[in-house]
Amino acid sequence: MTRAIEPMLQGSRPRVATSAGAKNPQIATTELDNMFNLYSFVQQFQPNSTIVLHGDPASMIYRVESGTVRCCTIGADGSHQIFCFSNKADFIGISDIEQWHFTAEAVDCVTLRALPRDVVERELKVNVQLRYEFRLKLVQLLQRREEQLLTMITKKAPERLFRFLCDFASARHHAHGGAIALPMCRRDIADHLGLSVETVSRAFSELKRSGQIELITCEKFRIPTPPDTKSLLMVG
Amino acid sequence: MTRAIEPMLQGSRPRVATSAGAKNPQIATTELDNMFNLYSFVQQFQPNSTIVLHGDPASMIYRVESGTVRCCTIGADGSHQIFCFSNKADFIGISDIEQWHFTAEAVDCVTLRALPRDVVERELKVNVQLRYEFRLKLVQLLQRREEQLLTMITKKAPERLFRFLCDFASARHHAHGGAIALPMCRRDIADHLGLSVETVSRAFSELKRSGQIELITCEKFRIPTPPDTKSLLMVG
DNA sequence: CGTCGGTTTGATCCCTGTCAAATTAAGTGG
DNA sequence: CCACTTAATTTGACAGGGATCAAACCGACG
Repeated sequence: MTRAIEPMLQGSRPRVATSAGAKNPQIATTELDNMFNLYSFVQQFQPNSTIVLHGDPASMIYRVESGTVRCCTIGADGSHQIFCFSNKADFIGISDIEQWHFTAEAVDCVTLRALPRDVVERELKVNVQLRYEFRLKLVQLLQRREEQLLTMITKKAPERLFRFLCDFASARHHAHGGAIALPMCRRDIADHLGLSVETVSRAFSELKRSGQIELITCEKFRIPTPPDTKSLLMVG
Repeated sequence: MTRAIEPMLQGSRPRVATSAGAKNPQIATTELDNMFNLYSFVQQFQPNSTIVLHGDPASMIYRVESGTVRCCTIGADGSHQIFCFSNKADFIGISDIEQWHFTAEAVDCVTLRALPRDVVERELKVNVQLRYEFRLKLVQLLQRREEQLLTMITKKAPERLFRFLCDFASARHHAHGGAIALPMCRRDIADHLGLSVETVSRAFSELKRSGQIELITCEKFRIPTPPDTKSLLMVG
């Protein structure tokens, strides 16, 4: 199959559509997205199934179509450290060469599109735009980790959780005010934020108590639109 | 000056020496090192002087020749978060495009070699090997941050410090047993490990007490060779 | 309706941050 | 060379946040 799509790539190399940048203008994901749209195949994963395993040959690059994936390393004692949750439109495998440097597991029912890595690698050799996208994504990934490092050190549990919830909401393209369902359990959130389950739960309670979030059920929350100066003026 | 060295690059593109891999065999830094050896110029920095400033145009790539550099972000309140200390042979600027995404400051007297970025960028367009080196370094940088994230969360102060000291020792190419001088102050170490100065100091005392390190002076330490099975057998 | 896993809440302990003081180191000027 | 100043490091006391252990609560499911 790799062989089948390779010659097609040579000719096409679309430089036209810069469509994806609607809500994230500075990121042009066109080339890689185009390759996925044209040459990838669909794969389904059940909740908690393993998608890629740390150390295995990284023969594919994935794009999340639906569902949520947790990317983590698993310690010798079985403890998880979740670096990120990947949602719709996120790529998995940008940061790996030859081998997977982490494990990816399905949080809920996950649909992925898979693109053979050697196809991407071959295209990288001839496509300047794709190379730039790759590099940009890698750099952004690094900067994200550095931000995480910073919040881990400086912020307390409730704020860490609040930021995570806001990030997750915006990753799901939810405006403030809409109810959002969390696909992952408290344990996953704890492993992502570097906390214990109990502390995560307490942080939820704290955020609820202080009115920063509303908890409809244990896995559905809402971030109430903060009353800004304008709406306050309109009320008064 | 950029203009002056550009045509030279076109012709040369040395692919010969794979010399640098003596103690780090899997990393071939040949291409980038060659560019530095051939086309960079030397710059000196006094202790605590700013080398690059977060947000400024990243017009250079640097290689540390001597001294130690701290790479950090500085919060609005003036707090530093030091992501890494760069020592001899380390590069600065691999992870940046257009702008610096961090601030770099000289810890002690620092000698750098500077290479104009546009020269590197131009060479990247035509040099496959250099591209691979860049990508590999970026990926390794990312993996290092993820390791840091993990130790920050799971390890307590004394072990964090111990790992840092071991890493620093090996970065300085010191075998176990030799005395090593720390160029940076306690404040810097604290900002790197996400601790307070006092806790760092206590961690030093703790490591000294437990015999994991020897403190000759406050800035000179030694990691005693742990008695392995062999030497134990020889004694007994 | 009972079981089981996930979530919440409670009680306690330990690590680390903070404030404060003591000690050491490094200059500086006489 | 010594007295004095000043910064850096170390140590002490205390309080707060989070981990841990334990129990209660809740929801899904057979």
